[in-house]
Amino acid sequence: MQEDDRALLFGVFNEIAIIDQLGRAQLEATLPKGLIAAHFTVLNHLMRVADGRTPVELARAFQLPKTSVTHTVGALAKRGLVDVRPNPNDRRSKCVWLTDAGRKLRNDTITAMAPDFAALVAAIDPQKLLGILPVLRELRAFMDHRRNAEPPRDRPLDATGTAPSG
Amino acid sequence: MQEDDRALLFGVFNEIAIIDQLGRAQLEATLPKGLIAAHFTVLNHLMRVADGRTPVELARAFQLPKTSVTHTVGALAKRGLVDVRPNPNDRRSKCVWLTDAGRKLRNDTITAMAPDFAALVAAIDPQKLLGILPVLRELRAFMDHRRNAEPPRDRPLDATGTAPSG
DNA sequence: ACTAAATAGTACGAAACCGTACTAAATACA
DNA sequence: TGTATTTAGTACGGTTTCGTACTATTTAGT
Repeated sequence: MQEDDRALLFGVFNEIAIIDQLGRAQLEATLPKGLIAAHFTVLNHLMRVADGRTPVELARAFQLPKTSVTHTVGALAKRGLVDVRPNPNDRRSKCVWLTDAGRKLRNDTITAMAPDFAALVAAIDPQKLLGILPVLRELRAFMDHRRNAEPPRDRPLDATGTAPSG
Repeated sequence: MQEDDRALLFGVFNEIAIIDQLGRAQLEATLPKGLIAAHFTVLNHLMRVADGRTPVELARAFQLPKTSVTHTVGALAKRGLVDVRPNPNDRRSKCVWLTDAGRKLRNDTITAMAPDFAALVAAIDPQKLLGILPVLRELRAFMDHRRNAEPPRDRPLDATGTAPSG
């Protein structure tokens, strides 16, 4: 483990943090007032993957505490962008379904961002982006896996600290 | 602008968002209780770049609203990790200086993360990371530049919406 | 079947984050 | 020099985020 590697990793994480920041800002600039990236992320996931996910599934997908997801889903429900219904297979649980309004909002947002995307693709060769994607996936997979295979340290997947035990 | 490109961009931003999430979680797991990534980021920046930055310079560096930085710096000051002193060149302004405790905390944190870093470098060829870094920089630079060159939309650099005017 | 452990979700409170509105100081420019 | 604009920072309030603690249900182990 060289000093160089350390600088490299800091560099990578630093760029990633700022890109995330800028991407979120840009997304939120196109969302209707009152909605933020967290809300869109849920709508988008429900559409890309599938309707009817449970809040815990969402929390796992985004690596967020389930209390945060509850809050976000609640906000979406209050705006009529999703429906939260009981899970027929598990009476503890619920399922989150998109409404027509939710689907429309997601699609409209993507449409509205098209020029941004086009500008980006015009400025940066998509081949380059395509090239980094596998490395990003590998990096994500490693960190994700390591998180689940780690020692005692508190782990925020389940906020109660119950998770590690088994 | 192809459908494929859209999926590609979504993929890239999605991975970036989750890597950021996981990286933050890992960093916070090694920080002393009560300190979060935002705090460390400031300490690290002051040490990597230079002491004596003003809050606004920090806000620009991290692409965050200045009110957020005020809050973060205030917390660091209360813990004695930085000193906030008047800016001799500008009586509106202040400068943020590291204390010995602040420097020590930053260094200790990096030391504590060394095994994590080593594991990452062992699992993922550093050459790959080195390879994506320029693309990440390019992506960041593009988004950053575009943000500053953009139309009317509210821009969260200065939260007052004063910024665009000139 | 019965008990213990794990899991899904919520309530609650604290901290972070950020937009608006303000004050004070510096800068632009006429 | 004098006035208008820009800039640095703060006060304040609302929302997000998240850790802790709790209830209800399911799953595992005997």
